[in-house]
Amino acid sequence: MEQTTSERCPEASAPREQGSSPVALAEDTQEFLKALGSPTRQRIMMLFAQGAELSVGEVAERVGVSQATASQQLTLLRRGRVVTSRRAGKTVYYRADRDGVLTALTDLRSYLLTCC
Amino acid sequence: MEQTTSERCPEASAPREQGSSPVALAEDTQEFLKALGSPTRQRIMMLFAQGAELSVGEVAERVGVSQATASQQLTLLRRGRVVTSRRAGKTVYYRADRDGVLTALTDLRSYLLTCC
DNA sequence: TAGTCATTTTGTTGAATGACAATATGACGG
DNA sequence: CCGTCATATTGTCATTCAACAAAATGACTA
Repeated sequence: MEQTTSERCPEASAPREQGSSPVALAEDTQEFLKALGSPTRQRIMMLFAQGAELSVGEVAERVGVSQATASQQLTLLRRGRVVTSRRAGKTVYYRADRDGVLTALTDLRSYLLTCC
Repeated sequence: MEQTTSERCPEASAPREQGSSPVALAEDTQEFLKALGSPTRQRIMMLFAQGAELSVGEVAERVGVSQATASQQLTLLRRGRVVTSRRAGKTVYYRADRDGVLTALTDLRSYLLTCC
């Protein structure tokens, strides 16, 4: 005897077909999610609201971490295409990466919508 | 002398104003990002494409982890409102959480768009 | 009630991460 | 060149995380 009490959904037992809908998130999008998955990096991102542009030192000071830590976390955010950097003399300015974020959001959205 | 070679953006030196635009992500959205920030959990989410509904054991088998691990990771995904669970007899079925995901996406989007 | 099945919880271990201090790199000004 | 300033890199330590096996919970059946 099998499955007497519980009914499964029609589509239940898995997606065998995997040609049309996204079977995986883009590599970049995975990095994007990892980048934003950390509380500290989320806090850093808050600083970049409204297009603000900040140096590494400013980020370190406002978030309350060492300069080295800020530099590292900003590198991770840049790897996830959440921020971009620009060098001006000795200092490096970071800001939100409009294109990277939009691309990731679009990919994420298109994937998640096929789930639901 | 100060800042001879490098020009800052007008909005640069920080967002002093913080009344209108989101100054932080919703708690739930932070959990959402953390939930999707792990490669293993991303792989798990792939299983739920097209509204598929899977038991813990099935997830464990398909992703190739122990049943206990699957249960734990699914708990984290549920905490991030990425999936919901439903009990049917002894087995627990998981599926993508349409509302949770849409809510998180909307919040994330609205925040990120004020950045850029 | 006893037994079984699926899931959850609990310890435990190795790997990854986050933070710091210290050092190295790179870009200016003298 | 040499010193200085801002950032990046390296090494180290504490914490967190992912994964497993084993034990506990909960639900159904005989």
